[in-house]
Amino acid sequence: MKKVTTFAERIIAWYDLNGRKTLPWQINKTPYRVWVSEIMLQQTQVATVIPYYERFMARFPTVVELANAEQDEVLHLWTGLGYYARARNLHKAAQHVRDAFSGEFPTDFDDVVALSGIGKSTAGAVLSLSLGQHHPILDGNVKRVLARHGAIDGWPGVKTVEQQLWQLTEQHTPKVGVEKFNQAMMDIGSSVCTRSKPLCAQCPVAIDCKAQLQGEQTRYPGKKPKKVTPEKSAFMLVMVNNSGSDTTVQLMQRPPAGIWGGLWCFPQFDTEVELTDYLALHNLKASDQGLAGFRHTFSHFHLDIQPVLVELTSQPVTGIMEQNATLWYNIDQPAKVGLAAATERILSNLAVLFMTH
DNA sequence: AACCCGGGGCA
DNA sequence: TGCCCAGGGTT
Repeated sequence: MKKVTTFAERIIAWYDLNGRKTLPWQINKTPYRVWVSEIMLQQTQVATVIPYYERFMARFPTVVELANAEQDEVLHLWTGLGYYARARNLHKAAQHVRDAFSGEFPTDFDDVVALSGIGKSTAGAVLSLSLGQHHPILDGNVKRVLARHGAIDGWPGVKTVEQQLWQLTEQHTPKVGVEKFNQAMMDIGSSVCTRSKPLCAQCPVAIDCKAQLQGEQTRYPGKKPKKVTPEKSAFMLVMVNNSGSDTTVQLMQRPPAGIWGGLWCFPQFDTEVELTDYLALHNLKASDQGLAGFRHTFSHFHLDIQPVLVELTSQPVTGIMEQNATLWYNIDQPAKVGLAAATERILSNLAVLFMTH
């Protein structure tokens, strides 16, 4: 009598036939290269990550080169990816690797999980994918596969649900072939067991998937309870010095914590009154030229942004916003700093407005 | 417009 | 220890 194939055996067989094996971070696999990819992939899909990853690794081929870089340049290469705290954590962790581990990425799980921005799942992914160490992982894709296969009720944000999923991933993760298994689970989650229209015909574990047997695949994993997204508004002061041959604008660095932490943005005011008071105090006058307002949406609130243009005839010797670091950003020769998406959007509108021929 | 996300940080 | 937060892209 033949033995029943295990969950892991079917997953690994799928990987051998269908798994992705030539992504940039799957070639010349080192803990450092896998780590950077895992952090980027936490927030963004593979296709978007690839060009960011290539640029990042070309500039920072080793963890020490990353550690030695200016934070501004790290954020610059992260611009547009979002979740800038992750770039700051990556940079901080690289410095820790440089200083506490002589620049060699640690291979002990406890040392890895202690690094900023690395938790249980990411540590397991880095050490299993790059070194074949035996650790279970539980990212969003794996959660979806396991929640469906086991028909686990409830939103994974709930502690007990997450614990059940960890238990399942620990049970299924094989001693041998763990790197194939973990990679395959992520691949299946992103390409087969998709959020809205899963391709169960292609799934190696559909045969005993409880959600599929119920015909209720999309019921799992349970949804996050939703709440109304508040609306906020802001005015952004766009001071342009167009008097020389180049166009420069004043940007201000955000505080390290909170929204757009460490990124360079236009000076921001919560109300129009605050902005006009500020202009009056500094003897500035808003331009008649309007700039289009727009809505920038985060997961937890909407931000309606109204840029206000001020055209200067000369560049002040010192920055106007005293409490924060300021920068006269040259539109034609941009500095290598991190920019929020909203800042980039205003900058691209300005480039059209001040187009030179 | 809803949904997604691993981990940091604070109550 | 349990919540709230981050910031874009995809669907």
